[in-house]
Amino acid sequence: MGKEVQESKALDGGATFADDELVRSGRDADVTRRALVRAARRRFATEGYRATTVRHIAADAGVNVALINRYFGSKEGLFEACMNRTVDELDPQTRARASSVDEVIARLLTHVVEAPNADDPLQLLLLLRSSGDENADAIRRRTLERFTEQLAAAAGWSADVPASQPLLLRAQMAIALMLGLVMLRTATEVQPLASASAEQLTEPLESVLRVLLDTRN
Amino acid sequence: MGKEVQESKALDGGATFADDELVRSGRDADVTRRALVRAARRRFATEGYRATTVRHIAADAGVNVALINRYFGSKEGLFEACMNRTVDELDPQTRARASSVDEVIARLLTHVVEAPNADDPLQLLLLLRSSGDENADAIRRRTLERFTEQLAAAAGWSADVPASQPLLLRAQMAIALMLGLVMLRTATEVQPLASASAEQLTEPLESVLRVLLDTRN
DNA sequence: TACCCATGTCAACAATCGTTTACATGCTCG
DNA sequence: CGAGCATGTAAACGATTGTTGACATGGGTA
Repeated sequence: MGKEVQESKALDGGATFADDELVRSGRDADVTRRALVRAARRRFATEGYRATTVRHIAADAGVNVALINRYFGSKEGLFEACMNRTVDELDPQTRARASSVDEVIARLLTHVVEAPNADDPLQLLLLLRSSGDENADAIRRRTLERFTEQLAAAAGWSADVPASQPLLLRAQMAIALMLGLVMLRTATEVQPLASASAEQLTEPLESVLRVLLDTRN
Repeated sequence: MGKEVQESKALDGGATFADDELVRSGRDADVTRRALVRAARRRFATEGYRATTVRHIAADAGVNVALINRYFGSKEGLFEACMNRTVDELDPQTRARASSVDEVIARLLTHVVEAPNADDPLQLLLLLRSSGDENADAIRRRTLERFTEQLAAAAGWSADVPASQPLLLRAQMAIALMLGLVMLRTATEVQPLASASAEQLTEPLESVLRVLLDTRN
């Protein structure tokens, strides 16, 4: 497939993405691919892998169904692409060394409840949605474990504590809390959690995360 | 030439839940119904609603597929039956008035990590699995909210504090933590959380739940 | 211009899903 | 015993799924 062409289209974004439609003016494979990935991520995250159909994804993206197989090989290929993009967007944020546990916690809360971008919490949900495919599931599992290690490392660094087994477990509990929270808020939409404001959630979450991740107590 | 417990044939390569006990000796509608519900709950909880097929459930239960529609009307009817049974088993435990917050926490941990019955954690997962049907989903949502209120009440009682909005949110965070935990342990099977022992998990979980639910601090 | 390949469209495929229908079998009771 | 209902079995149906191949079209290039 040709690849040298227009990479700089909407990647860096000043773009503030007005993207409801993401005007696919002409025929542009890259734009089509991105539109598909974005529509797919929303569907996969909110409805799960099996429940979302390729025809729905294509309709959301305003694209012909056959193009999914052309550009991603299969539905599972599209799912893998979605997860890889999630990893790419998640990794730099977690790799950046934090100066304190509070900063790590603040970053977590930013992703989960404060939601600068409406799709940010959904990215995390992808890590819970199984595709049933062993390959994609392995990626998913490994991503979660890497995420754990980075979170534990960030927490341990600030106290100069080696990432021990208990610390890994505590980091994974923090992730479990975040994932369960997003799940209940966006997928199940249980009240009053779903309609709670960020201010109502930050204070209790902060104290809980501090108990889990702060090794100084 | 009774078929006794017929093994689930290799419908897919994956692990199948052979229903070991509960031998359906003769033709007994009640036994059949129970076998179906139990097999269905395991499948629904671990693989989600859409991903589980009625043929898999029937094979697990050692029962003909058509009996699902005979006894439960439809796949969704079976799902509702599963959830109702979960509610019935969950309700008395949460209704029982606790003498202290620690007792409430101990009960939660019993359900989630100590697992006297291997299916206990899976029951909770059912509350996260959407069927896509609006009716079943409403039941699910309402069950979660009732569960929240009872948990908040149990926590508030011990300190004679009225169940306020923040307390409800904190109770729901505790539920989110539990659900995420079970999800990562049983469905995603992420390490080291999945193979962690109950002793490794109880101590951090206790302190976290105390921060969330104990109104005395 | 005329070609050519990337891109997109359309229709149909095979597989699988939930469900239904018709039939077989066993238990209960007159 | 044997009629009758409850229970279980087998096969097929229609709908939907992911996927594919043949065909249309646009835009850049020789």
